[in-house]
Amino acid sequence: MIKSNSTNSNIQQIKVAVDCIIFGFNDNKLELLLIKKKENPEKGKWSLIGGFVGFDEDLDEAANRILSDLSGLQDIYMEQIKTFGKVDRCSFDRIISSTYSAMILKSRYTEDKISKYNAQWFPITEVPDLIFDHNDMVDIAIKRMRRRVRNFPIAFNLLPPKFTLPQLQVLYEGILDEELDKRNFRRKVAQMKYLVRLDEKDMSESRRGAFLYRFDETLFENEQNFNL
Amino acid sequence: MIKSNSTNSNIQQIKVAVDCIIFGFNDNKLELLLIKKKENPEKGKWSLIGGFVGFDEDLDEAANRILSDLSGLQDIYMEQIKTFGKVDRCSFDRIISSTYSAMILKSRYTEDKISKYNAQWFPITEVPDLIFDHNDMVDIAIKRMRRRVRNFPIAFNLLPPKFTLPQLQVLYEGILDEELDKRNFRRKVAQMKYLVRLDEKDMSESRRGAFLYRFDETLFENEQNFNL
DNA sequence: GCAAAAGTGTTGGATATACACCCATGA
DNA sequence: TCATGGGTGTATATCCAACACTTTTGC
Repeated sequence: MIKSNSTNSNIQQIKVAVDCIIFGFNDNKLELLLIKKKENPEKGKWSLIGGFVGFDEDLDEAANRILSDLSGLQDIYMEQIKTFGKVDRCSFDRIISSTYSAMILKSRYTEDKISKYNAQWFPITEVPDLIFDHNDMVDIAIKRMRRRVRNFPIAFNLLPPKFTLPQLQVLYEGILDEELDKRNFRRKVAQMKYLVRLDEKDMSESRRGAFLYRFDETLFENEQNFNL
Repeated sequence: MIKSNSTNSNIQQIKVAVDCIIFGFNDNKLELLLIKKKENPEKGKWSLIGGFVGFDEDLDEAANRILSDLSGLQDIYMEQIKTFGKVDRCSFDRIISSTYSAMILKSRYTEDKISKYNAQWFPITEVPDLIFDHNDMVDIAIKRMRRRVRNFPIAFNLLPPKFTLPQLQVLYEGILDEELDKRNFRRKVAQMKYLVRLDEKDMSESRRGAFLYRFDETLFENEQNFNL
């Protein structure tokens, strides 16, 4: 609802920002992309990847632009997590920030972007002290991402179009940081009819070879059951 | 992350608002509190209860202030739902809006506030066309609230401190808009050790009387299992 | 004694978990 | 032939849904 804004003579305006929590999957573990601030305020501290929302830019667009600018990645499944709006969350200015989260494959991240922005990956078990309330943001995003990755097929972006079940399982074990029983895992996968087995094997990981699967978008429309 | 804002000479600023989605329980059904806009823009249309966030006000505080201003209710369990930030969500200004949702007992809502603000309750099955993207906000909030009410004890605010199981069941049936099996319902309740039966009956609804229960906060800390 | 609401158990199906061996292949 | 990773089935416990009758009491 919009109040009459004729009396809107506030000189001090709240600024609107976005912070991106980018998880990178690497070496069977999750890492978090951070940048080191080159300038004041908070020079030298680590920070999430963020920026202000443009006046002519959707909030979602802003998140995608920032992700894209810093990683070169596009069409990544990205999701709004929560908006942080405490007055004192940032000591020198009034900024509310909406957090967005994405998971990417670290190996797809172009190295030149990293150096350009002074960015660095950290294992999520070793996140340093971050500016403002960014540590809170990360904690919430991790919990939420782990919950969602069990109930929605959001991790398939991290695999090639054709993937094997061992690949899929390793991915999930890495994301969730827990071991999964192979047979139970495969039984669940078998119930998802939109994961279709091809008549083709990946021979690169074993002598026997593992069947390749693909995620069928159309079949998924019909029956969206997913839980791992 | 905060970019250097030395070049921050934007004259056009994004405004930050909050919209409250207030569900009222009445006559065993959920209703939604809306207000009719007395002024342009969108004069005469129905709208959620909302307003701008003060410069010196936490986002959460703003939501509570607005709820409190319009309902007199305080200490209501309120939860951030999502932030809406499309450029064109409001045709005449650039406003992002965080939605917050609460459930209250309609009977506790003071009538004078309603008339003062031109507010009115609508059954959630008969929500009229609202301004901007407010219908989307409502749809998302209803889904989320129903999901959460099953997994967290957020509905106990709607009951007196001492309540009977028939009361609790009627409440849940109303919120979820589905009938629940009495025996299954009571078995689940029995597992929640923090719902403690008192040696006291409510005789107002039946000749036999129904045992009163209370929600024990301390016991809930230990064992938070909840699902109905 | 009867109307009206409160209260109570059991069964069958589905789902989740735990667990160990054979298979196919290239070297 | 053997080392390596891929693949398979069963038994148990747990959870969930469906279902109908007895109890208490004021009138």
